[in-house]
Order: sequence, then C-alpha cells, then structure tokens
Amino acid sequence: MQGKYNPEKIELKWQKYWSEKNLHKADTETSKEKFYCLEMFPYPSGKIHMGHVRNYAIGDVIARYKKMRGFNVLHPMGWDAFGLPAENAAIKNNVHPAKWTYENIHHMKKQLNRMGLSYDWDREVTTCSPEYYKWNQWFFLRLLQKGLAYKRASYVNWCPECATVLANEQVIDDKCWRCDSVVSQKELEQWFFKITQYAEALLKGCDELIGWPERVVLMQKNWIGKSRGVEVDFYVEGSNEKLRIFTTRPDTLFGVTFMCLAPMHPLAEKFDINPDNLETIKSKYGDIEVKEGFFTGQYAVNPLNNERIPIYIANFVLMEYGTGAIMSVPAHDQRDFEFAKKYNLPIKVVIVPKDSAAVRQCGSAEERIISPGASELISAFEDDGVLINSGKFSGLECNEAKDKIIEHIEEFGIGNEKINYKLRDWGISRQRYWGTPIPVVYCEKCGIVPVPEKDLPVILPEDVKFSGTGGSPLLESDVFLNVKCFKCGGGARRETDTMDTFVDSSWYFVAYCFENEQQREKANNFFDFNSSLIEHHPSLSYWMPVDQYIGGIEHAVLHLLYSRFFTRVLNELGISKTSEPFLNLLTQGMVCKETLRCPQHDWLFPEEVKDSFCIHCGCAVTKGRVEKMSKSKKNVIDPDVLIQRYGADTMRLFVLFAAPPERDLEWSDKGVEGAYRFLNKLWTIVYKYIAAVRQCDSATETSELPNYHTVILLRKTHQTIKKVTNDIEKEYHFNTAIAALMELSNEMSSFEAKTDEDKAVLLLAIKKTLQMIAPFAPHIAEELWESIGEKNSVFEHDWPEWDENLARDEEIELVVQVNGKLRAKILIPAGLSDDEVKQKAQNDPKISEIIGDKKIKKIVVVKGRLVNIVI
RNA sequence: GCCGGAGUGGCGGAAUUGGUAGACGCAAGGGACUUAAAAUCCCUCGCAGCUUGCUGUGUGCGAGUUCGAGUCUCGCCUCCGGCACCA
Repeated sequence: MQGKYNPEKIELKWQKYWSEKNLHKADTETSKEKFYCLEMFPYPSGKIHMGHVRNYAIGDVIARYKKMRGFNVLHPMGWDAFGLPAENAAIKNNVHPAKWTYENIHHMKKQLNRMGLSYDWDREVTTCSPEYYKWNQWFFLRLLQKGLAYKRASYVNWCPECATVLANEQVIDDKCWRCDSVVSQKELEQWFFKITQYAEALLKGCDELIGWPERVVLMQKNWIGKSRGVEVDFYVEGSNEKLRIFTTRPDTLFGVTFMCLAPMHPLAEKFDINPDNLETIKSKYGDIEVKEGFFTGQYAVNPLNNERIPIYIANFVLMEYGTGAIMSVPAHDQRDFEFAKKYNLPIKVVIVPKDSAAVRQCGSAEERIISPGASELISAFEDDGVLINSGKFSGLECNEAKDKIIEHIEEFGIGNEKINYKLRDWGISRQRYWGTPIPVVYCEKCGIVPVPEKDLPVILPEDVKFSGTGGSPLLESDVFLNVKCFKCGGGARRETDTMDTFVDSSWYFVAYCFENEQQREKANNFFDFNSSLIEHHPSLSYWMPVDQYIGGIEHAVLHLLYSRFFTRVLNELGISKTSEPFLNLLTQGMVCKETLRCPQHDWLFPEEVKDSFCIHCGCAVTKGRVEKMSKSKKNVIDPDVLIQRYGADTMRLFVLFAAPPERDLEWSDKGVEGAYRFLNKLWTIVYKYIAAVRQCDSATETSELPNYHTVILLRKTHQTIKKVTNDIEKEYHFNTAIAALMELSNEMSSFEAKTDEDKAVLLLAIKKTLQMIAPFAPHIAEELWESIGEKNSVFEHDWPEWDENLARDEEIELVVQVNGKLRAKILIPAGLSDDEVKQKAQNDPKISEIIGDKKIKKIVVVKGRLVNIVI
C-alpha cells in the first residue's frame, strides 16, 4: 500500500489483524519466562481521558517490548465498576446503575482497542458482576473466620438529609456535597478489616519494595507511622483510678506539669465536672484551629517524682491514638507550651542543650521551675540534650535517659515499653447500593450470622429505586432484606451495607491470573467452595507477583496499601505464594495543560478566546497556570478528537515523547504535530527507498563497506539499538529512546543509497527502526514492516541485537582542556594509549601556543573523552 | 510544622561514575521549491562583546572540595507533592 500515510486505515487494519490472530493472548502452557504487566484498571466513568491514555500507552510499550524480548506476557485489562457515580447517574437520569456501567464499559473498551493496546481480553474482569464480587464476599467470610473482619461503633460523617454516611472527600466545608446540609459526626456500627494487625508486617515489607519509587515507599511508611515509646500509669489523687498515657519522650517525664484527656476518655465521665464544659470541648474535637481545654478539678501523681499534676480535658487529644490521654511537658513540646501559656500553667525545664555554656545558663532554670510565667522561654526546646531536674537521671543524654527511664518504669511496674502505629483499621461499610453486599444476616436469636459459602453470591436486588434520599436503596427491597437465619431458620434481616470499592481493587490482579470467568470458577482449587484443602493454584503461582505495575501517584497509599494487605492475607490463607503483590511500580505523572481565565466567565475553553479576549464579554483573558486536565477547568483534550485527526500512533508517540513517564506532562498541540511529522517522515523514508530496497536479496551485516556514509549509517544503527534498548530496559526512559530513533531517521533521510551495499545497509537501518518503533507506534510499524516485504507480525520477531564492534566509533573527538577550560577539539583514532593521546593533545598548534613556555604540572586523561593539561 | 521531590535556552526536555552543558522535539528568524498557499527541504538559533571567528559568560542564590561541578559537600531562596493536633 503506497501513497500517503493514512493512520485510520492502517490502524483499523492492524487492530483487526491482531485480534483475529489472537496475538495478545497470554500462553497458558509454556516454558517461557513470564512477565506480568499491569496498569491500574479504570473506573468506567463514560469515556477515557488523557490520564488513561498516558497510563495505558506506557503499559503497552512495556508489554509489547517484553513480548519482543521473548517473555510470555500477561497484559490484562478490566473495570473497577462499582462506585458512587453510577448511583448518581441512576438518581439523575433514572437509569439502573448496571445499565449505565455496562454501557460505559462497552464504549470505553472500544476506545481502548482503538488505541491499539495489546490486551488479552479473555481475562477481562468486571468488579460489578456477581461472578467477580462473590469472591469479595468469600474473602470477607474468610476474614471474618480469622477474626480479621469485625463490627464496631465508630464516628462517621453523617448527612441527616440524605440519611447516609459520607466519605471524608464528600464533605465540603462541613457540608454535604449533594444537598448542602451540615454534616455531623455520628456514631455508627461499621464493618472493619483489621489491617492494623499487619502494621509491622507491612512496614517490614517496605524494605522488599526495591522496585518501587522511594517516595511511595516512604509515604507507605509514614502512613503506617510507627513510633516507639512507653505507656505510663499516673495515679489519680484520691481514687483507685490509674491514668495511663503514651509518650515517645520518657526522658521528659520529670517535666510534666499537667495532663490532658480526650473529651471521650472514659475517666471524664467519672470526674465531677460541668457537663456543659465537656460538651463545648467535645464540639471542638477535631477542630484544628483552636486548642481548648478546661481543668477537671482532679490531680494526678507523677509516678517518678510524686509531683501533683492538674488534669485537663482538651479538644486536641485524640481518643484513637495512644491511650486517649497525654502527659504535657510544655518546656519541650511546642503544642503543650502554647496550651500552658494560654492557661497560665507552669513550665518546667528538664532538658538543656549539650554544650556547657547553655547548661550553666539554664542552670538558673532550677530556681524558676514551676513558677508560672517566670520562664523566659519563647518556645519549647524540642531538641535532644542533657537532662536536668530529673532526679537520678539528671546529667544523662536524652537517648540514654530514654532507655534508663523505660527500664525504671518497667522495673517498678508503672508501665511498659510500647510501639504505636498511626495506621487505623480499614472501615469498609458503605450505605450504598452499587457495591458488594456484605454477606451476613442479623438474627434476633443468633445475632450476626455469616452467609454460608455455598449460598454465595449474595446478589444485589433489582427491585430498587434511586431517589437520592432516605439512605441505601437496599433498605427498601423486601426480597433482599427479609431472609431466614442460616443457623436457626428463624426470621432474619440481611446486612444492607455494601463494601468499599477499594475491596474490589485489592485483589483484581489475582483474578487476571485465571483465563476467563467460567474457567476461573471451575478450574481452580482455592476458589472451590467445597474444598477444605486450600492450595496454591498453578496459574497463580506462575503469574504472581505482578512484574510491572503502572498507575497514578494518587494511589500511593490507599490502593497500594490495601493490595499489600490483601496479598498478605491471601498468603496466610495459603492461596498466594507471594506476600508482596507488585515487584516493580511505575507512578506516572499527570497530564497537564494551560488554563485560560476570564474575569467574568472564569475558566474558558480555547474556542472561547479570540486574540486573547473573551468572545462573550470582550475581557482580556489571562493565561492561568498549567494544571492537571479537568473538565471544570476546561483544559481537557479529548483522545477521540486526537485519534480522529492524527491516529492512535501519533497520540501514543507524543505522550511518550513529551516527558519521562514519572514526570508531569504538559500538553502541547504543536508537539503532537511534531510526533505526526516524525511518523510521516518515517513513512516517506520507507517508500522513497522501497523500490531500490526491494531489489536487494537480503540485508547484509558486513562491516567491510567502502562508502564512508554507509559505515556511518551502519554504526548509527547499532548505536541506536544499544541506546534504545538501554533506555527502555534501565529506567523506562521512552522520551530519550524515541529521540534516538528520530536521530537515526534523520540520518536515514539524508542518506543516498547508490550501491547494493548502500541499499542493504539502509534496509537494515529501516528494519531495525521499525522493530524498535513498534512498541511505541505499533500500527505504522506493522504496516511498513509488511511493505518492505516481511511476513508475519513485527511482534513475532525478536527485538534487535546490536554488535558492540559495529557500534564503536573509529575516530573520537578528543576534547582538550587547559586548566579545565575547553581549548580545542581534535579528531584522533580510537584506542590510542594515554601517552599517545597526551602527545597528540600537546602537539595541537592551538594548545602548544597556549602552553607556550609555561610549565606543565599535570595531565589528566579521561579515556575516549578528554585531556586536561594543568599549567 | 514534619517528610519527600524539583529548579538547566523563548518552551517541553537531554547530559554514563564528577569529564564537550543544551541531544531530540516545539516555537522563532532566514532561504529554496510554488502563480500562490499548505506541505516538504536547507540554514541559523543560551546570553554578551567585537575583528563573524573567537573571547568572555552561563544549569535558582552564596560558599567549598577537585585538574575539572548541572552532577559531590555546606548554608540559603523559590516552587510542587505527601502527611499533619500522632503525644
């Protein structure tokens, strides 16, 4: 097919070819080494956006490249199909969430295929299908059995108007995002997964994540938030009660001047305090702006020095962390310091900087201990130092003091060393319809009764209405709601909460390991309900873990942490051999574009601007910041439009070329045209020489070629293979790999093939270029590959190899520096000895002139690069 | 506040282990082809100076190490991201 480059025509042709030949299917039985390449599956919101395009283009390059390198590649795709938008669409458009979701999936699947992505669709998963979510339920039951799923009361965001729980993200300025009612905190019974039991394992596992970006690992570590400290009992004066606190600074125990309880602390109930005061503080609980508290009238006794310490109740003390009570050391904690100043509480210095002058200076602090307001401190001293005023521990350095004091505390039975984590259990209950029903029933006699495995899946009922008010639609389905107890056969009510959609995505990578949903059901052991013998399934142990995972940084904590948690549980259940799901992680940057703003009309589409004035009001339009593409900011580019105009190959190429994968990418319409030009150029090169090239029998790889330019092209070809291979292999630097291919193309387009040998070398260069461009722009590669007379798909050929000898330059450009400054460049043959190089450098007329009769102190030679003469 | 990351031409971005700063692309300017335009091709392109070839200078700022620093060390500045009452 000659003529003009017509992307649409060839792209559809090759997409059909791939699908008919089943080219993207993962082998089930093979001796080949496996490579599991996975991109985060999308939420079927309606249509794909540029973020998807980037994510999936990156994944596709890796999958196709690995296939060409001879791996058995698993490259699946599916749908994160449960979730709120479907329910909102149901309310708004009176369409069932399932219909809305499946229509979106249908459309988006077409879009993905139009991009030419190499998915094995036989392994597609859709999380809203009962075949999929019954496994959510199965996992839930296993977790319940192991005590890893439990129900307890907790505080949640509650919208009284919608009668539902809201996620933190859905509360905007303390109001419901949907109805604008003021959101309150409500105590509600919720299901939890006990992820905290795995805090230490997940933290330790972080060290295994060597293929992850450091910052993601760090974010995981911070999220888990381990800290070592000690729990200490303070006596409550005049009662048998003990007040237990947690601190990471036992070295400051002698500096405690007051204590604070969380307003929900059980002791608060026992104290004789004004209930109004308590209510006020409770209402300010969680308010970051103010730190408030009040004196309970009660005193505690410091177990180390028997000092009498007032007990306060304060809004900033969290019930969820530590023991819900703190000791306050205003001299060495800034927040305590501010609180002490506000309520005029004593400040006692117990740690001073290590250097002696400061010790002496602060020595005078001895006199003003516990004298409120006397302290000259303007802020807390939080650094490490030396202890003073601390009984037998005075004079010790902080770290040593910590150990000694912990020892002392344990010896006298006042408390114990304690490790705390910030990680909380994972609340999975959602009062929504479009999610996995939690498989339990409530029986008046038997209480919580799990649905037996053989009765799974608990299917979402169809007879529901979506009004948008009055809570979960499941509450209105009698068929769903009223069941017989699985234990006693009596009347029971089904759980109407559904699971957080993060449950669905915590194990979907496991589901892909099985060939299709039918087979998944019958061909495995662990999914077999009747089998008490749970074994590692061969498919699973073959494919897991995922070799390369690719997705947005926004999932750095939640999804990735949940998946790690699930994989550990699966491992303990004997299902998965691996304890970490993702070997290598690539977090791609956002796709951004310039925004346009009009003072009157806010964000504008580019079409709404003419000569930098708003077409509606004539106001001068200012260029906003470059921001992540979003509908609301009117700076989105629709992939469909782009494909229509330039084709999928151009879109893919641009997105891969404009920035390295992990960095943010700034959209440039002109840049897209550049990518399109490059593909056209490639097309022209091939067709310009195709007639001549066809006459050659085969490409020869001999290096004994007479023509200088031919040698250069051959060398460039081998250098490019080396460069592109290394760029892909090393850090997935696709932008520089593509740049190298552009360089080679530039070389080819200025090359004139006269002799047969010239033609042979050119054909070789063309072939290798097509093979190397194939993972990036697969359609044009296939088309041109066919055009030069190759049989079979380009993807069925091995990735090109380079010859180190042919890639080596015969001559090198030697840089000559004098005193570190560039003074000359000379061409010398490669492989000279250091002495010869030194000689040549000094013999250069310019250099010898500069040196003149000055004395040479030293000559530094960097092989193959430069000479530096120091005079 | 704490923890990360990043600052390189008009722009996106390149630069092995410390070794020619600015690959590749975009934009811009000039030229060729054309009746004309588009497309394509060729040339120029960090800044400053003049003798147009060179000299000086240049990777956020200031020091330092080194024969040599975009890269390493120390001290600042700015931007971005994450966490944030975590005791």
